Amino acid sequence: MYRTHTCGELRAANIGQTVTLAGWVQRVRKMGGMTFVDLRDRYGITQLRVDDSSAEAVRTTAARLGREFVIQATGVVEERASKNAKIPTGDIELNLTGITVLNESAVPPFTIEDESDGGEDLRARYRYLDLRRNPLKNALMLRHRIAHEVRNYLDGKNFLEIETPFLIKSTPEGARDFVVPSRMNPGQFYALPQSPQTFKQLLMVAGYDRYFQIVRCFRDEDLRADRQPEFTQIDCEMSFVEQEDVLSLFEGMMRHLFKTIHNFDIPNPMPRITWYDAMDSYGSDKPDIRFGMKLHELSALLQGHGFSVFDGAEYIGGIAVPGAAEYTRKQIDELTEWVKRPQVGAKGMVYIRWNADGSIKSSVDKFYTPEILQQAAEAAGAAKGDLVLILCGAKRKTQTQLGVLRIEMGNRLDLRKPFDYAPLWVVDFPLFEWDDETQRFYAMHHPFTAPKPEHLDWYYSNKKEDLERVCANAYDFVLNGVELGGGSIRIHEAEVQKRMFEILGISAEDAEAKFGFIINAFRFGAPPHGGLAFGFDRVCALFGGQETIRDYIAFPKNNMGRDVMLDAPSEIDQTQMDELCLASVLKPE
RNA sequence: GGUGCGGUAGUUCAGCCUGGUUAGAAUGCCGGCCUGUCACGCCGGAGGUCGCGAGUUCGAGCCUCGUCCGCACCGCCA
Repeated sequence: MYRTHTCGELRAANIGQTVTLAGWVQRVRKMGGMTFVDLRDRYGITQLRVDDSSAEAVRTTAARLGREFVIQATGVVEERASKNAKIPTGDIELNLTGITVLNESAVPPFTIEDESDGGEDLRARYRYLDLRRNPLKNALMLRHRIAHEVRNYLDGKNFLEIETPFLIKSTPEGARDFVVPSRMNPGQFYALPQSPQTFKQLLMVAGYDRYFQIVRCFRDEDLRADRQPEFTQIDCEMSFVEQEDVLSLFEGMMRHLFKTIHNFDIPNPMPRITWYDAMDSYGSDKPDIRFGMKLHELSALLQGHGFSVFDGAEYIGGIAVPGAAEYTRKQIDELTEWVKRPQVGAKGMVYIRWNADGSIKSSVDKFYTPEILQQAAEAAGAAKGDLVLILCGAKRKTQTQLGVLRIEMGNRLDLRKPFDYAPLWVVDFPLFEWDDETQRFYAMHHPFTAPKPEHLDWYYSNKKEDLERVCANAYDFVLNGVELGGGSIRIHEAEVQKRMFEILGISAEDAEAKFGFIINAFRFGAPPHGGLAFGFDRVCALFGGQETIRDYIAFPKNNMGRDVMLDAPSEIDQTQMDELCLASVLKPE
């Protein structure tokens, strides 16, 4: 037996017992005649003591210990002469009677401590060492607890966890697929799933009316701090449900998670906002509603006064920044430059400063009377002492820019606290998005999303403006400005599905080739159904108060999609290439 | 595909703007001292292709260009 206890469990109650621990040497403190060793495992740290009264063999072994050696230590639990209140085991220590080095360790390239001295790249290359550190250990423990609670909740609601295949068929819409060559079918390729979307719908056809899966998904797109090429979703689907059923059940799941993980009560019922209202009020389809500073349209007030930039604009909107009237001209100029960067893309910015003494100063004083400017400031939701920032241009584009500016001001004013949670549903999404460049419609959610029944006339219309206003029973779960999940009521009738492919410009032959299996399945009694999927990594990160998901994944990829520990991807042998009937066209230099 | 920031002891960084003797600090590592430490303390020591390549210059860690790598963001992510 390697150990009788873990390094995190011994307490004063164990004093007098002879125990054996095993773990890693965190640190050795040699005091001359006395040596302390901090022994670490997953559960905590226990102090070991060796002194002049210890056996000769114990003293010589203790003297040669280095960081991260793996040892087994036997001794008597004793009360410490000086206790350490900082750790749970701080009242006791082990007076060693035996010590065995199970394995030595090379000097680690960075310190295995909460505040490591290692840079990101280095820690990534030695991920297994980084994972020994508390911050990552706690992140993975949190991930486990959340997954466990998800399963608890859904199991209690009669959901079945069913696995779906990873080697599937490439689909035309959506993100770029990862592709896997088939040896037995030369020249042909599997694709890795971007989500189990079609499979979960087929499970509904098969009668498994409540399905879920915590499942890996793959997208061959560029990475971000919150985006990995392989990521995990909580994927769910239900039959015989309307939007309301799905929303309330998964609102319940999030409520359960907040309660069990953080003992936090989210609003009941959770706020809902339509996509149109979200765009008009927050300039985003994933609004952060922890703070105000809403967008207000000022077109009616500010047009027709001779300021040509405003008069020619489709939309003028402003946000009121609380207490910012004291901003200096230099600060406002800096903000103006900030919104003009390509990442935001505004042409310029107008401000109205409503000073605490009631006076008004703006960058467009020569076009407007102070009365009009004050009306505009009031319309933007400002009070005395506030600063109104105004952008103009095409409606949705300008709202998006104001939305980005709003988030930036929220950050600057420190209004976005990580452990303050404001979840909401965004509902009633448009079904389609027109793309000017390719001159065609794209599915805003995905091509299996059903149009709202009351919009079916528009759905079957051939006019662009009709199709543009078709809404879907689609919904996003948004938390603190992050889209954590989304879903929809699906199409369950072959005719409606065919029309969808037609609108998306997918020919009948193409639809048959790519999606024939699902169109065919719908001929055999598909129930009405709908569902959603949550980004599990993001859920974990948000519960952990972080924006980057990398720490919540045991072995993540770097910015370039590489695993720097494995050094993958890599070239493969010519024999492997031959077996797969692949030839390299690009000569790697 | 694009933009920004970064790359200097094992590690994290300073030095670069304003080029000039032997490139510093902290930490880690090695050795010595130390019986109540827990970020122990004290003394000593070793440790550098300044990412790589070209250019400018009498002279480049420092200036210029290219390139590779890392991070963040834009595009992209139904």
